[in-house]
Amino acid sequence: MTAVTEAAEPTGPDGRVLSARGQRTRTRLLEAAEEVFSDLGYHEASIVKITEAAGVAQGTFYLYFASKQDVFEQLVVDLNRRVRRAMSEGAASGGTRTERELGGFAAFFRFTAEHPALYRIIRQAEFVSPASLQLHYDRIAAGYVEALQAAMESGEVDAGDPEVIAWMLMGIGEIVGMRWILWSGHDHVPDDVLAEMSRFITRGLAGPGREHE
Amino acid sequence: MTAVTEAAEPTGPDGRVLSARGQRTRTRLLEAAEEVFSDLGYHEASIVKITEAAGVAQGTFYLYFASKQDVFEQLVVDLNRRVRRAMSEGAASGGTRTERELGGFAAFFRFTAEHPALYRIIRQAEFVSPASLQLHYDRIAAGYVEALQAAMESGEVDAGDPEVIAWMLMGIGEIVGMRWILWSGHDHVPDDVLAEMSRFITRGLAGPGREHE
Amino acid sequence: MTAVTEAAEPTGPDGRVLSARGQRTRTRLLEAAEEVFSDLGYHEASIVKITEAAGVAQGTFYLYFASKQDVFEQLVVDLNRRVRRAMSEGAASGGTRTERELGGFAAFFRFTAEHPALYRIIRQAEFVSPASLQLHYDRIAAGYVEALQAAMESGEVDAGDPEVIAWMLMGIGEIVGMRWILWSGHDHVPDDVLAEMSRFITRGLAGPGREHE
Amino acid sequence: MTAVTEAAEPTGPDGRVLSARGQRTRTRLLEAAEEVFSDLGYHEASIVKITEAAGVAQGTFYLYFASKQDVFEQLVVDLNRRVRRAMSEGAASGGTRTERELGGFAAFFRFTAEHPALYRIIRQAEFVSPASLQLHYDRIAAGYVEALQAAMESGEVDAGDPEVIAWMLMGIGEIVGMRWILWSGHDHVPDDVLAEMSRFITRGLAGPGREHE
DNA sequence: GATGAATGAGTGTTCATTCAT
DNA sequence: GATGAATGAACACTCATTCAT
Repeated sequence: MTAVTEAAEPTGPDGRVLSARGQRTRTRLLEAAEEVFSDLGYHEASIVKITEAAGVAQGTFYLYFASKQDVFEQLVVDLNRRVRRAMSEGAASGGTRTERELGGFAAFFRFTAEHPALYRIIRQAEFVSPASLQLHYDRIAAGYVEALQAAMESGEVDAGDPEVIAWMLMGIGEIVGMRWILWSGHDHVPDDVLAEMSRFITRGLAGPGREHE
Repeated sequence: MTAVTEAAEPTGPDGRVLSARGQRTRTRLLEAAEEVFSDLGYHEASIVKITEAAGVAQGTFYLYFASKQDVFEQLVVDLNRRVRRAMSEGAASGGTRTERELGGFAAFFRFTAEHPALYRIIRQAEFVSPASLQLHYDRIAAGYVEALQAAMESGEVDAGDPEVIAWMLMGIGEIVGMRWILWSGHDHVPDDVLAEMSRFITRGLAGPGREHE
Repeated sequence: MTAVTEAAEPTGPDGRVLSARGQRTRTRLLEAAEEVFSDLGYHEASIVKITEAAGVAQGTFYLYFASKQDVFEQLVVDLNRRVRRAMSEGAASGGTRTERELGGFAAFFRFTAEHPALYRIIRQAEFVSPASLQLHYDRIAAGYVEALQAAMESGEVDAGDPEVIAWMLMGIGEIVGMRWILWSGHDHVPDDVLAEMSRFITRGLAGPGREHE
Repeated sequence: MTAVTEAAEPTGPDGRVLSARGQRTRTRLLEAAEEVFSDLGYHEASIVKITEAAGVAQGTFYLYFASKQDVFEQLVVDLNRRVRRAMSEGAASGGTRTERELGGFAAFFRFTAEHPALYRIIRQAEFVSPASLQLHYDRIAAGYVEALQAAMESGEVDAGDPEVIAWMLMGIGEIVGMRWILWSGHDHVPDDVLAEMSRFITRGLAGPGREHE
């Protein structure tokens, strides 16, 4: 997982560093935004709804975010950081490659179940903030790439273009999370689906002891 | 690929069958909607922009569609039907399983390049019309399932849950199309990416002549 | 009751006399208009709804009426003629003044129950067609005035300004019809209410055998 | 005349109590609405016209009223409260029953001349807000009923159904106000009309020193 | 730091009316 | 005589954003 450095000191839209009280208000707003965006989508969400959910006045919003699009982007960055942390922690616990692989997916699915906002918000980003959309996928892909390169070097995985494989794995995770978590309303992907995924991916990546062209 | 038959006779929102002139106007509006939605997204698109693009008056729109959401849904159905037809035609030409598989993907990517609206519109459907969103994916998945079942019966593909595999293939197609067509602005996926995809999927599905657990 | 002569030959908006078929269509439209205006009020009513109720196409409407306001006015004239005929017939049957008086009111209430459109439409006329509104009341008042003058001459009713008395009687009829027919949904005014009305009016008009200032 | 107590604290549509500034704006809007509704009627009136007349922006309207219908209803309540206060004050000054009676009517006619909106708005209420319409009449009738009951107990007026009599008096007031104030454009009902009204009502109610059945 | 009243451009939708067929 | 597709002006209402307090 790459160590992308993100703004450590949260600031207001004018760049001023926030007081302790200010940080609390900002966090309340960001949490409210996650909830409202997740429930209603970007366009149905309104600043009033967000500020009401956060328990502050309308004007207060603009003390912390430059615009509606600005919260959206900060939220994407925030969710992206958290999902990547969850995935790398999930993967870290495993011993064999397969265990790590499954650990990462499982963590991703867990995060999806707990933060449906991730999906729901990202899908809107296409028109709201294309840059955020790409950044989000690029960063997750980078995590896969890094892991794949290590696995290829150690021979656990057959050589190949890690970039392409990374995106395919991400595509699989995305659609399975959508189909078996978001749509079904469950908080985890059924075991047999996970098993099928695992079998497909393991074969696809091949590795030691296998003969292939 | 299943031949799902949909409403042959296009009607107005009141259910009345359209005259020849009416059909022409409806088509102009639908094409304009595809363009405008694709360029601006659902929310930035407006009825005025659509009717201007179609060269008709605002009121005319409501002779053919009950609401903005209605065109959206009809458009999703329309694009869905066309992409499935393209995919099944692309697959039909192939001889071996691999050829058919690649043919289907290639057709999908070609359609994506020609109709970016498909992606851009579908991603908005989450909040605009969740039902349309599911319908779209379900129908495409159904096509994969059908093909997979046939391949499993003939032994070309190892037994497994065709539903899960179908969705994984769809996820791969989706994300590769997004990454290597929409974002790159190219009209086709580079050959080496296709090759990597093919290798990964072929192995993942396994089949005759392979030894596996 | 004065014999106000109204257009005998119904014509189209261009003044052309109607064929037999045309007359039938016009009548269907007028009846549809009465129903729709009565149910929805002038503004909620639309030409489409009227033509649908009449079973003709939209354009046909303008073959018989110059505008929406035009049907409205023709309808007021029509209802006014009918209610006055009903009232004078109701009054004609009575022998004594009181009987005739009650007969007229009873007929008015009956008409109200059968044609709620009368009330509902008239009340909208204030802004739609003030002239129609005045015409309606003036014509009904004229009927009362005529009857009162005759009764004054014969000594059945004390002398007084028949114009003022006519309007008061009309006001009583109006509000009682509204309160005890329209609002209650009954098809007749309860007997005790009628009795109280009768007592009040009889005294108010006074007449032979009474001493007054 | 009953002292019906209504909401003392004016609130916005969300129920929040208004600041001093807010109250001023609300009043400006309500006055503008009275004027515009009165001039143009409910349907021809538009929010733009009202806000322009009030000198505020369109959006401001919705800070104080939930909808066009909402202002309408609040205006009816407001006018109703004011006309009843005027009537009870007009009646309070009189000594004998007849004086009080005439005082009440005179006050009603004065209010009518000053606030034509009362009539013009109420007549539209039939379809805009039937509940407001009934409330308006019911409350005024209640005032008459109370006065009549007192007069009956003291023997000034013959026993009878006060409800029915109240509505008849209201009907008389309504139509006379319409005919001799609104339509004539005068600011008062001519004395001879008032005298005729008085004579008719006095007899109708009868009372001491009269012989009747 | 926080408030919330005010703004005004912008949207989806309706509907009386016209006119080529 | 009848049709119904097309028009386009008009309207109620929303909401991101500003700013005086």
